[in-house]
Amino acid sequence: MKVGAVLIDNTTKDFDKVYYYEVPESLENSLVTGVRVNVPFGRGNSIRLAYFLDFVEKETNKDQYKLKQIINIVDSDSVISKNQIKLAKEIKDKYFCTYSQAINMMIPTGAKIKKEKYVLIDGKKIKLSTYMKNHSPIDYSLLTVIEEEQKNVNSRFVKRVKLAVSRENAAELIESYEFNNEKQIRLIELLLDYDTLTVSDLQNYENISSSTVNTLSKKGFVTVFEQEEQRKPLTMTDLETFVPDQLSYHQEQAVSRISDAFESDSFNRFLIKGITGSGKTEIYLQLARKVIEKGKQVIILVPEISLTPIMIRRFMGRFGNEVAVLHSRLSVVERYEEWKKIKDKKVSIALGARSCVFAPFDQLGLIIIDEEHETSYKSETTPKYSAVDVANMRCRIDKCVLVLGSATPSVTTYHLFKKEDAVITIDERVTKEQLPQVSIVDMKEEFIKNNRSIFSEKLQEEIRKNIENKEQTMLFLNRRGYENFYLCRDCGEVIKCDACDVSMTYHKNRNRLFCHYCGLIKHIPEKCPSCGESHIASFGVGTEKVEEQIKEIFEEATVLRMDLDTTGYKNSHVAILDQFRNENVNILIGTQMIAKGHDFGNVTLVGILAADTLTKGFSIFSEERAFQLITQAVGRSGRGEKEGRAVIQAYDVDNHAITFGVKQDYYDFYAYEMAVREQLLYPPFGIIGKIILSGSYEKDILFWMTKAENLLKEMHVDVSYKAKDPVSMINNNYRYRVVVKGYNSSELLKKMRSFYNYIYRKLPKSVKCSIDIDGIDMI
DNA sequence: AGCACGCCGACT
DNA sequence: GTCGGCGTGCTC
Repeated sequence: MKVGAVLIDNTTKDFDKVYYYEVPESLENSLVTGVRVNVPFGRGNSIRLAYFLDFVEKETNKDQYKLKQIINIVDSDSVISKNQIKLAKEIKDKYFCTYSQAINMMIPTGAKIKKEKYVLIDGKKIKLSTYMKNHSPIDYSLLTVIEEEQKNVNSRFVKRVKLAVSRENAAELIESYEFNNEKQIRLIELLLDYDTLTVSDLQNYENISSSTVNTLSKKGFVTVFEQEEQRKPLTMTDLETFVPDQLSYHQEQAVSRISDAFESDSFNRFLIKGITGSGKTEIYLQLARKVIEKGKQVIILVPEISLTPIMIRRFMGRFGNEVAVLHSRLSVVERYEEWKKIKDKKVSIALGARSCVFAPFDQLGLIIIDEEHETSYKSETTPKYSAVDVANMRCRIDKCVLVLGSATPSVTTYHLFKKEDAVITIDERVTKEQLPQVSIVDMKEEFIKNNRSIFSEKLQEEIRKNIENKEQTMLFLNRRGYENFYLCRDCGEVIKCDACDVSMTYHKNRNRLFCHYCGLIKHIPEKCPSCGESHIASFGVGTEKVEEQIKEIFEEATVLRMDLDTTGYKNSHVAILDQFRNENVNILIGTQMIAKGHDFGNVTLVGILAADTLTKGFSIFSEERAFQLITQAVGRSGRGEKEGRAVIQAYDVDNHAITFGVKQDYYDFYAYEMAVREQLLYPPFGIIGKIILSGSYEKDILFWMTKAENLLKEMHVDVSYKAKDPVSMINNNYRYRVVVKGYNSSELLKKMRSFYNYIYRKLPKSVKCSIDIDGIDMI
């Protein structure tokens, strides 16, 4: 019998390697790389799903094992290609995950249909698992295994929750009832706001598990029901023209240089460093067209789809039903359908966020990553991959072209591409627009002038001008809520979350304190929990307070606010933005999410409040991000006919991210940042790795921190930093980090792998270890 | 994750 | 002697 190599699905690290099985002759002809099979595994011969890799020569298995046999084949066609398996291997090696975790990124949940396996004995169906328990050595070749879908995973039904009591009762309930579970209160509050929510949204966005929902359902306060998922077809009504724009000279140059690289059918990469308004999108569109004409396919990544409607509109407008769109709000079924369209070559373009980099095209010609510097390309969950990095791996494997685009490329990327002479610079806007006039206000001086308001005199004056001229203003503050500190004036105690090491934020519209990490909600204490005095006051500024004060100062103005609290689940980003645009609302206040990629012709003033909150982050990349955000936010101003202005308010006005941001000077910022990083051996001069130990017993973690540190030192790894995480507790889990660095990325990775392999086996259940390779590194 | 093996104490 | 507690190690 022939022998085949497989990877077991859903394994822990221990079995994350190639296993060999005999292939019964009956299956031989239908086995191809990438189909899933069932195999008996372990002492109990439990049936496990596995990915078939390839046939191997028998000699490779002359060893002691007597091989077991593959039971049956699950798929009629392969679910992953050879190149995808190669990619999975690279991801596993770099991001410290298992094969199956990497492979599962490439297959949508909809394709992972749970099936129950039966054997036919005398025409009767017996569950395979039961049969195997009673007949220990089994000759699988004599069995007929059939599969039946267990549940209707393919159904379009989703679980939703709604209130089971009247709104008045619910409101009373959270005020008066001896409710002490904050999650339950939060759920009721959310339902008061949104009427109905899906159970999975609650889990994903609010950390409210289905058990909370069930508890409230048992108590009779909420009802869980199933509802058919509504299709949300993209309306083709306001799509842009199908006609390609006339290219500017610089655009033309970019397109022709990159498309030359298509001819070689080999790995090539480019960075388009183009300021906002330089027409990068049109370049992408024309490149995509050329690739499709060659019979190949294109992937386009955008930071977040709900925030980049322009890109979808233009691609759908130009290519229509050639495009599959993958975004985070798709249901399981919709995601599966899009995946299937790509797999079956019904489309040639896949447009989507981070995970779209795994779109299963097998003749890939081009991957485009717009706004390549965006942090949303980095995954927060295992595998903690960077989509930019994965795209790079993939283009190398698939021998195709990678195009990154950004007005403010990450310092590492810019350095890397410059070294390769692969940067295409476009520093002119396509239209006649001028870059906005930017001024900076030192808030220390405002304080001396006895201006205690959030807004400087300058900003107030400019806003007033805009209201008079019927032009629009965007105010940007990187902090939601009303006030972000609740503090006792007698003893200085700050009210913190019970489960996390962060101060709680006061939300005025709910009159509660919120933890922005775990979602815990508290009532406002009347007395200080520490000293018992009642002189508690709140400090700090959030978007909610900005909105309130703006309404006070400019009574006549129309104001909208856009942040996590106002967008929530209703996909209301688009609604708020449309309202801002169409009704010519005077002022839009918001967090990060208003700074990105929107194009409002009538916005002529952008105000950045508290720019200091951007620069004082936890990361070595804080300043880089601050610069990018300031540049981006400022770029929202003056996109139309009229000239734009921007006002930046800060205390630390000498910070280089702010001073270069004001000048809109990428190159000076880059030079400065590079000098700093060279000193500190930060990327691109070195590679940084972050090891996080977390768990609920602090002592255990401290013990293992020391062990880890010693081990790393024995391995001659440069431990640059060892401390509590900036947020040292989240959800009652203590978090400590060890930061390591090295000159040579492959060497450091190798050491980190053996460190992980060693410590993984020894760690007690109470301590979790996660490794994060930070900084995009594509060497 | 399971499951079996094996070494030790408690109990008929 | 025998039953079963769980610590350890293996899974093609």
